[in-house]
Amino acid sequence: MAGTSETRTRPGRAALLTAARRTFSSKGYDGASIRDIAQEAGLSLSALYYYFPSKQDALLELICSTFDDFLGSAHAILQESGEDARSQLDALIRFIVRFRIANREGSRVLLRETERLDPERLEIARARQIASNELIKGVVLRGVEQGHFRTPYPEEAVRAVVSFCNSLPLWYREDGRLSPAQLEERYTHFAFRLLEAEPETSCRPGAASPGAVRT
Amino acid sequence: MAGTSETRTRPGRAALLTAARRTFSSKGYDGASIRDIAQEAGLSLSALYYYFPSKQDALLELICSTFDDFLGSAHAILQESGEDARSQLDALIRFIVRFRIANREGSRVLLRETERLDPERLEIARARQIASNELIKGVVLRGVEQGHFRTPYPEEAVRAVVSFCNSLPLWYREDGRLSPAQLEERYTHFAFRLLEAEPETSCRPGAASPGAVRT
Amino acid sequence: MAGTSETRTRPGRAALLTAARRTFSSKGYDGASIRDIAQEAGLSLSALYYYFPSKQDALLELICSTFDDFLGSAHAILQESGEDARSQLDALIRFIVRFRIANREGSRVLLRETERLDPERLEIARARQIASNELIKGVVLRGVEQGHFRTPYPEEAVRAVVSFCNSLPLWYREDGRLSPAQLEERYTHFAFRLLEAEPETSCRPGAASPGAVRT
Amino acid sequence: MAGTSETRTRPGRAALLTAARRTFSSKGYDGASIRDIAQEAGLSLSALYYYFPSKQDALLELICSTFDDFLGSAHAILQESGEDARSQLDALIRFIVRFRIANREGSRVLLRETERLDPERLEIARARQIASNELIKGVVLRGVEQGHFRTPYPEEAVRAVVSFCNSLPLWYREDGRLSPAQLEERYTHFAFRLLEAEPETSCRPGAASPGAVRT
DNA sequence: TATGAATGAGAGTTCATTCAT
DNA sequence: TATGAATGAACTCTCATTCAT
Repeated sequence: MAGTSETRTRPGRAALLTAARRTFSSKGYDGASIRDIAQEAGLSLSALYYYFPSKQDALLELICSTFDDFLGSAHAILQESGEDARSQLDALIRFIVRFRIANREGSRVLLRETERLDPERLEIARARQIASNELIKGVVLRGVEQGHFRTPYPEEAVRAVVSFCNSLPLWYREDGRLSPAQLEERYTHFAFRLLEAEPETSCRPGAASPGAVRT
Repeated sequence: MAGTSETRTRPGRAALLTAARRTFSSKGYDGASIRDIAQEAGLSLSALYYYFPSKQDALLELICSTFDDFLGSAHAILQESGEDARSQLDALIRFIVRFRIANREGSRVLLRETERLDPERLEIARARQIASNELIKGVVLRGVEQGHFRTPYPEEAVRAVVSFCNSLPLWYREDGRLSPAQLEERYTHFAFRLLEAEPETSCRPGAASPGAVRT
Repeated sequence: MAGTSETRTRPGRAALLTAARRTFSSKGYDGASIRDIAQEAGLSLSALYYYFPSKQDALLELICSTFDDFLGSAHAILQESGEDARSQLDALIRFIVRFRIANREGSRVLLRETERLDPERLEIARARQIASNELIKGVVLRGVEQGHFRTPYPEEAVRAVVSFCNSLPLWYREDGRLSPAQLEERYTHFAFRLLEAEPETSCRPGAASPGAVRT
Repeated sequence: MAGTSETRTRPGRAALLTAARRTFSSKGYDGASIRDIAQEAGLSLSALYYYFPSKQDALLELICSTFDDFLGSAHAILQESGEDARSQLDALIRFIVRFRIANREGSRVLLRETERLDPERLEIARARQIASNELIKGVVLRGVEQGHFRTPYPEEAVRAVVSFCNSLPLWYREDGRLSPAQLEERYTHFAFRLLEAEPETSCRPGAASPGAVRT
């Protein structure tokens, strides 16, 4: 949703964001120069300053828009997946896996370069980071309350689950051994095991939802 | 014991390595300037170039020595922990947790800045990275063969376990809620759950070994 | 006329080249810093890097453009000076003297700093150096074949003649005892003596052509 | 003479001078670093400062000792070669050719790097440079007075002769086409032609003096 | 007679950024 | 909607030099 009209009306801006995403992702924020980005976008050096006040602002925009895409879709998915924390977790993990794979570069930037924001901008991004974490934490804690997840360490378990999901953009390759759908399968499996979901109903009944990533 | 004699005989070099570790860890390789490092070490800018041919070489030394410390201790620990893959995994996870906590900054550099090495140096570090990954993979796969770990996805499970262990240096704080010993406990617990260790003997019988980190 | 449009359209670049010429000429390539050059040009340090990829490239440009000016004019002059090797040599020596005096700084750079070019760039400059040497060698050898120059050592004689012509930029001063026209006279005289031009017609009939240097 | 006892008693100093000569000759004074020289000499960086107060002083020593070798031998040769300016010139040119070939590197440094000396030291070297120039100028002017050299431009002719002799170290190679003895022959020939020595006795009667260079 | 350790100054180069057009 | 020209600050790295040993 985000950026649609913008993409149509301001192709330069979109090209720069895409270029910044790719460049920050591969070289890191500090290792990527404005020149690198402009060249990747096929624009001039000064073009970036027409669309963004500064390099920091480009990074902030990138991070926030990625967070917003993530949060928007995640909320929608949770609302569609019923009351049971197990089905919610199932849907959520599957979405995270899809998102981290489809938005690999954006996720890398978000996960590794957020701390390069200056304090003022960091605060803005941090709010979304927290919202994002609370989302999954909420689901798990509800599942624990409901008695569906029996792990004795819910807080740390959440962190562990999030950790292995977030490691996806660091190693995933399109030409790899496993398809996104297979990875969805495995990562939900791992999450349920780690949270010690109750055996009989632990595995979500339905099949994998290999649908396109919601963005 | 690595670096003992060096620390005594070449204090400048050791100070620089410590400063580089701290600075690379907090600012990233590209965000850390030689001046930052020298200042942190209390030496002049040029001192770094007396001991290291280049910034890249300082990074490589840092990464390799951290890998070597890790690998050296990990091998020793595996040899001391019997034949059973379960006790080996228990010892290994506990060691990794201790190591990632005790060598938080070195681990951050190793985990996040290795890819900043130029191709030639990257190859040198990559060899250790592979050795390190094979170590834990070996234990898990043996456990699967022995029938102790029943996960249907051993390869990906290893990655997941490694991922959540490696996330420790990203958030751990000395003034945090949990002690290293408690974290050892939780992370081994998670690992065994995720690998679906057989129930009756799954949890290692003995208590946590809160001993100092072996390095 | 080289550089006219460039001079008009890119005054910064022209100012930098002039400054580089003067600075390399007086301090040598290695003794001249980028800061020296920029200051001489009245521009900032970084301006040089807007117009030239590197200090080496500025040197290369300087050397090649001087060579090209020299070769362009020299060819034109040879074509205007008839078939007789004696009149050709006369015109050529007179031109060289004028050129070395008028382009004193460029010539100093070309003659003394070419060997500071890195191998790759050296090759580019060397091609022009060879062309330049072949030009005068051709005239002399033709004169020897025609029987006009009777030196028993034509090859070395060429080198000697070129040597004393090229020494001009090392000592010539505008406030010196001799005018460029007088120097033309003497150096052609020397060249004809050294090559042992046949007596009766040895001295070129016409008067010295004190015209401006062709460039 | 020079350096004999010194060479025996202070091998480090001699090694450094040789290394400095070679390095300054190939890279130029400003292009040669103290490290380059020390490495070439197989000594440590600081060794140079044990023997020489500074890089400038090493250059001065090199230039002066080369000048002194040259002047000492040249004076001796002039005294042995009779009263006739022609035989004196013959002997002198032959010596210069031999010296420039045998002391190729020292000559290159002397001829091209003297101007890198700071004002104070430049004065010291300049005195020898002038003495050196006066030497050959004296011979030529005497020859002109005696009526043996009939060039109408004695002053400039001297410069021309010196120029082509001094160009020797710039191109001479041991594996070249011509032997030192042959070059002696040609360069004296050129000098006599250029100075317009009287025909009948112009060529020095005796054979070439193939003796080793006097140093 | 030499060297290892260290440094301040300065090298070439790149940086993010500005501004007139 | 963009860009070419330019810059000050900072970068990595090398320099000549010093000094305790």
